[in-house]
Amino acid sequence: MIDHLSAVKIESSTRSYHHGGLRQAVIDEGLRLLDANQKEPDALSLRQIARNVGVSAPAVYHHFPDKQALLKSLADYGMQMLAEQQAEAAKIGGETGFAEMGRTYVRFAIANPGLFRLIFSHMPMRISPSTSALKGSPEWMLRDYIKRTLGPTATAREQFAAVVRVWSLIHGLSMLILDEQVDHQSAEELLDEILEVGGLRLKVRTQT
Amino acid sequence: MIDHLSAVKIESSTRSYHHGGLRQAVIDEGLRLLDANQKEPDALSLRQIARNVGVSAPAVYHHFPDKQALLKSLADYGMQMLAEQQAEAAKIGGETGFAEMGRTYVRFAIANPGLFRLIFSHMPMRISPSTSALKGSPEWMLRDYIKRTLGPTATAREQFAAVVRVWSLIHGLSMLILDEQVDHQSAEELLDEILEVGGLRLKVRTQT
DNA sequence: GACGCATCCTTACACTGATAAGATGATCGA
DNA sequence: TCGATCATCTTATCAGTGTAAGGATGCGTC
Repeated sequence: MIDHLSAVKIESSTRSYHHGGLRQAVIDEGLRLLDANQKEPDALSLRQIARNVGVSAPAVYHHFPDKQALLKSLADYGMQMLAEQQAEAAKIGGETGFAEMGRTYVRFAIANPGLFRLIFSHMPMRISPSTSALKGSPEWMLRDYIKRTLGPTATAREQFAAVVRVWSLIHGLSMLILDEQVDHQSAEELLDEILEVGGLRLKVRTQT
Repeated sequence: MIDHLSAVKIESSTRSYHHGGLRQAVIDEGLRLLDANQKEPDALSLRQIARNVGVSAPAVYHHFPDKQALLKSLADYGMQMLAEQQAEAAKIGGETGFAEMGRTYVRFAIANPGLFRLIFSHMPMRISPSTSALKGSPEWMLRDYIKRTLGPTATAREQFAAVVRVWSLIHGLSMLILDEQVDHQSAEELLDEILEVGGLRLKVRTQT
């Protein structure tokens, strides 16, 4: 309780006690660490984030019920970011735009490894032949393109199978690259050939 | 230091002080927990394993330099298990055997989620156009089949692209199912259609 | 029979996510 | 302008983690 000590304390705390935008600051720092780490998203430490933001760990709990909720928020942000890039690519339209969506997906994964992993480990979507996507979402754009390509005679099962096939291809390639199963550089160089853009196959077969 | 207490202690410890096959017991218990948990492999606790085996945590360190090494051993076991199943499927031979390898891969992932994740997060293989696989390994079998299918005129780059394309498809489907992006049941029902077995495509195009 | 060494134990440390209870300060009604 | 309210942040604490250091145990070998 010495004067100058408490004075210093008050001075430093007046600047930081009510942080203002803590929630956003935590999310920003989380994204930054996720980007810097390159590692498993679970390795991301809530306390580390709080420390870097200049706040005690329990303060975070006033903005997120628990760590999972924080990660979910980061995943939401990542999903939105991916969706925007996908929408941008889709604007090109037609087969070219469709191919560009595939490239964009894989490149997003390479550019944001931690975030990409987080998205798919924290956002179960459970698409099935009977579920329908939100209009304008990446999934909707994919389904829409495939519906048009397959023609009106295709059943829901056929459409579902085609969607999952295309998605599996680009998602699998992304994961294999991130997990270093496949040489990063070679795969990126041969991206179009792997996805069969310019060949026949990123699009589904037009008819049997 | 009461007599019967120390007696009990000695009695119980004489049975377990030198465990005998601790290393194997740890691996077995690790596999068991991995199977039971269904969760992220990193959630697996070294201390929990030690507890279940009836041994103190640091005892594990006499058999594995650190936790990562333990996980690596589990991954090795998993990889061997997957390879055996793949080899079994390949015995069928021809296009049918090739298709069966794809089904087997996906079904292995569904049956062993934790182990499957562990394999690909702890065993970088870095295949590229210039690397070559160990004869008899799943990768070798895949490359061999594709080489024969594409014919002698195909370049290493073309072969690599075809291998990665097929692998991406089955690996991506596996991951999407495990991460619950795609409805498990629907996907398994439509497995052949997604992989385009019986259609045209699990095999690569025969010619342009 | 004593020594040596692999194997295991206890203890301890620095981290993690999470809870509880108290301090702080902005905001709004009297 | 004062005082109460309430969101926000604090410190203290707990159970759990991976791992390091040093001591106990008991098997195999000279």
